[in-house]
Amino acid sequence: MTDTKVEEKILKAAKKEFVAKGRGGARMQAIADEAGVNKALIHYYFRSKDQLFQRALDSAFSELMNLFLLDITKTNSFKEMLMVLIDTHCKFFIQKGNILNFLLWEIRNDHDVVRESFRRMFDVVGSLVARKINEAVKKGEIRRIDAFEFILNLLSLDLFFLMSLPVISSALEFADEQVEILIENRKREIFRLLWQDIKK
Amino acid sequence: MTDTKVEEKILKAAKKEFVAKGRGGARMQAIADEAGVNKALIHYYFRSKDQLFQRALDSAFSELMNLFLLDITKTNSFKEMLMVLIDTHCKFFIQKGNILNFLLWEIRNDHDVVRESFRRMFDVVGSLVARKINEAVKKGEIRRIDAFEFILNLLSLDLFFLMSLPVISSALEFADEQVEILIENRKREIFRLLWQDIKK
DNA sequence: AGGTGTGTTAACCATTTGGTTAATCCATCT
DNA sequence: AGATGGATTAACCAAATGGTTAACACACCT
Repeated sequence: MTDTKVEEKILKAAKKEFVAKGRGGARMQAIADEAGVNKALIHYYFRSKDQLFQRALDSAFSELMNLFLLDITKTNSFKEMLMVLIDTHCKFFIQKGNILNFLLWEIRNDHDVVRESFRRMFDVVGSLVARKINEAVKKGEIRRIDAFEFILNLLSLDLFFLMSLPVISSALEFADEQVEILIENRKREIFRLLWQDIKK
Repeated sequence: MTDTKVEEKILKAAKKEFVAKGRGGARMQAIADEAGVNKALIHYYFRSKDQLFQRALDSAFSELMNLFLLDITKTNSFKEMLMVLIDTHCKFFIQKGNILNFLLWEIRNDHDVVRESFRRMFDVVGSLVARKINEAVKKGEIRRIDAFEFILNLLSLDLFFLMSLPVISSALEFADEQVEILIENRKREIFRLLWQDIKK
């Protein structure tokens, strides 16, 4: 861990700081401290805050992309795939904190930066799910549905909940165990809603 | 418009700047310029950036609250209410831009600030919708459902879509008219999904 | 007219912050 | 051993930025 390449250590620290504080709120000094290096070293490797941010953004975006591209080809049925997807999304975002809030917040102004990546992700995920849908339709497992709307339904239900989870559990003053129950219930409800809609 | 109270003008400008740039990215000078007053005047009315931010946050939060508390008692059926809700949410967020992104982003760290307001909102909206649900169940219009999960389903589907709309339409390079079609389709799909789930 | 107090401004200040520089460390090569 | 060059650091710099101050404008009161 400690002998990882310095550049990586900095990038990791940067991601943490940027996700926590945002582009404007992040401090180069804080990143240096977190990485355990001198501030000048950051500029040695990444020239400027802007470029470091760009790299951090790209990296965060890649993580998200990998999540959505996770190997769902292994699953045997559409039903199983749906369950796995919901479960994976939850696990990922509970662990990765508000990376999604961060992306949605920072991209909102100049989405130009990630437009291409985003588009490619949309294409890949879209066609992958579309294929899965077609297979399931042919097998008579589900009714014919629109891939785009389905993905949007799934992501909306999954991600919005996870994004607002900190706020919800804080407002309702839930203890940790209650939060876990909340999540489990929510996962079941999301699956139920989506599945009963498409199953044949 | 131009003869509105200076304090209001500043607050309005502040909200605009904060929502656009975030707490850290917002500049007092930019707020002053937008409001057409001297920077010192901001401090005269609001003491510090922190207090101004607090006021702006409160105000933004109130707007949101009013949206969710909008008079749905007028609607005659649960079905109609659902349609009105979806429609209103869309109209609001398309107009108000990324106020939701802003809130979800800024609150994420210290939700203490708005915890109480949030809780009250949850209570009020929750009980209001719960009553509506009970009525509709008694009338045999819908099946018995859990108010909390239902609200979460509705808000997830509505709000996540609207939050990511700029990114989506940018990534897919949609023209304005295509975006409108997208929204209309989405509204119909959200209503369909929710309604077919609960109607009796 | 003269005083009074709120509203408003230009100029200024202190601090923060991204970024630079020149020196130093240290592994590798000859 | 000494040269070479990348990696690392302390000290420093300039610009940006939140905040203050002291003067000024101006309505209102007597």
